[in-house]
Amino acid sequence: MADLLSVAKLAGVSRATAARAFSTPDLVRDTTREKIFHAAQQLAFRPNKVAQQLRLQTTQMIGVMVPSLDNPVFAEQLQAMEVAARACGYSLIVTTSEYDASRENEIVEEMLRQRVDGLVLTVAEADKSAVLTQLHQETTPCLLVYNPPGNSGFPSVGVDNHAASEAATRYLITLGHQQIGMVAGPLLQSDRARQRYEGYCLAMQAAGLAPSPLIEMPRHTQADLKSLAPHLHGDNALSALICTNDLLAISLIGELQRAGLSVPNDLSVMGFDGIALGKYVYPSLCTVEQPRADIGRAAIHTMLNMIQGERPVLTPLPYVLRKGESVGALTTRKTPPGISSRSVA
Amino acid sequence: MADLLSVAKLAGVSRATAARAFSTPDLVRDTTREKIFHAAQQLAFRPNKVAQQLRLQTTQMIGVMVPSLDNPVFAEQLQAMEVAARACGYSLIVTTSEYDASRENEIVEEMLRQRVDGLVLTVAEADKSAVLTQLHQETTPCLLVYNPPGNSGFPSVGVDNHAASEAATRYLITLGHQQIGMVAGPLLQSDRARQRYEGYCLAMQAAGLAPSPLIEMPRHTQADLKSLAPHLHGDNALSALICTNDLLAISLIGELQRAGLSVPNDLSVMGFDGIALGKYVYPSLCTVEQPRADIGRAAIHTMLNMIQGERPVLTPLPYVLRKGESVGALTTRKTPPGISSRSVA
DNA sequence: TTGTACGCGTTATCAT
DNA sequence: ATGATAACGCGTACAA
Repeated sequence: MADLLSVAKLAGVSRATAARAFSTPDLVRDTTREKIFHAAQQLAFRPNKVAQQLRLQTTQMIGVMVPSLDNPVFAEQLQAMEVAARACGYSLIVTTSEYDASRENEIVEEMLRQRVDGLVLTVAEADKSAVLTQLHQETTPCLLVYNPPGNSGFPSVGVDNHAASEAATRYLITLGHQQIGMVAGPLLQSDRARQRYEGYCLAMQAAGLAPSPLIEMPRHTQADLKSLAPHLHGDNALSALICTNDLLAISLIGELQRAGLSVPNDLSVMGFDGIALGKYVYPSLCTVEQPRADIGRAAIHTMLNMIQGERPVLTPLPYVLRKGESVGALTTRKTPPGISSRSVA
Repeated sequence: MADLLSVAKLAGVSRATAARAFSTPDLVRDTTREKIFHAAQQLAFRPNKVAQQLRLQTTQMIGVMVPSLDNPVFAEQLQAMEVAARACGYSLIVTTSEYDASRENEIVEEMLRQRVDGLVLTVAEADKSAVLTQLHQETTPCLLVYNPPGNSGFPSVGVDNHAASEAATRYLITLGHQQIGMVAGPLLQSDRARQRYEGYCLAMQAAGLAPSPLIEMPRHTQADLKSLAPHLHGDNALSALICTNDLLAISLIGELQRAGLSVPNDLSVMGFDGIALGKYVYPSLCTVEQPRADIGRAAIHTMLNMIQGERPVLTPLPYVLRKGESVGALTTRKTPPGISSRSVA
């Protein structure tokens, strides 16, 4: 591919003049600039960003790491980040960690070698992340997304999971529910999920209710009725559930309906995240909506500020309690049909 | 950040030797190599990829452009691409075009300046894409994803939309449906959507049935009952629908249920794409599943071959007709309740 | 206004 | 086995 030197030669000027025609056009006479542009066009010249990056010691690239793109939460956030970054002249290097610590390490190392101007990461657990502690040695600015700003020492953009979860729980209590459970993926995998459980417990206790132990699903984004069935009958049968993410909630609602139960008549189900699709399913998903696009944009703009050397000042973004058909007021009801241990076996 | 020269000095060797210690370790004596590694560690040396890229004239980066990440089809494909690329030592620069032609241009130009080793694109319409015709002038290999391999002149990985749509239609016909309609976003926006409509028409005609005109929704991924209501009663009331994508289908099913209709009893609804969530909603989505992960992986591996200079040989990937609860056999029924033009107004 | 010359951090060729 | 040196393509301080 043609380089500046060949353009300069064709235009009959020195390489420096050709370079100036592009970087500082007003420093070169109109006529010669035209000559240069013309030559560039003829040779299909295209500035080499790699050389620019080396010379200017900045890549205008931001390294992004999310756990997975199979979860629309991250995909929707990334979508907003990409648009925002591009609007500011930045490109995104996108990687997925799959919640794997060793992968997280490799990815960050790779990005640092690539000399990205900044890192925007979502890690499994910010407080006990080897990557993050190691990153403190580096000068490359780093920003977390979704991870609660605990003692990781890095700024973070996201909502207050604690408060959001409390609000969700209180909402269900307001509707008369007393037997409320929380459903999560395996092992309370992420720090967000843990905070959400804590918020739930606090809200329950504040209302004089007993929090139930966490109900763990075998998979992070797919519900399984078997794990749930024991909690749906008997004296302490739950009348409402909060799921730690929307995919879990939607698939749970599907499973319940498939088992002949009605949501919300037999059981109210609430989600967490606010993915777009939740508005369109039936029953529509009642959920705590995180402003995913706002989060993505805020992450980019904050990161750009950090790159400029500013110290970020971050206040949690506002969550929205999105009402939906999957949650209803508590109604007295008999033991629901079709949910005996036999029918779900 | 420390560079090779400072490492060399600290280790008491020349820059060349230091470089060799990393690139060709066996060409340097064990003891000196140790010295060099030690020095590198002390200085927290980290190879500069930008310099390598300039020197080696290869970035090990692939430029990826998808229409949007808000649609799980692309997100799920990208997820697979990222994993596959990373496994081969490549990074991904990810961009979203939002189906905007001018954005497509800017993005591709930007990526070429970045000297990506290859481009993997999904454009709105491969046949009439300004970007693609211009790309023929370039030497950077380019591969399409999802776009049918028409006369764009570029290889493409994806399923045979035509055949897949025919198969879907035939499936409905097999179940006894005769009044089958197809629902799409506005303007038959993408070449895929058009092919799917053509496939539907062909299958209908082959069965001696009359294809219905396309039913257009105001938005690409969100259904609207008003546009549909006219087709649901009267002599030619439809008994089955095929949507051009899964999001449309899922939201349509939601709307129908909300209007008091039963899917599939009153109306069978079929999707297209096979996003993961479709399996978990109720009724589960009957759809034509594109192997999104396979497509993503195949795209990367094909691209790597193209970068090696090989000419790609591409056969369409197999689609799978995923059965689901949203489609049932035709049953005689009266005009469904609650769908009069009044009730949806 | 334009040209000369250096450096960004590597790899690779040629000597030694 | 190691060292000196020339690229890779560009931006810019300095000189003219």
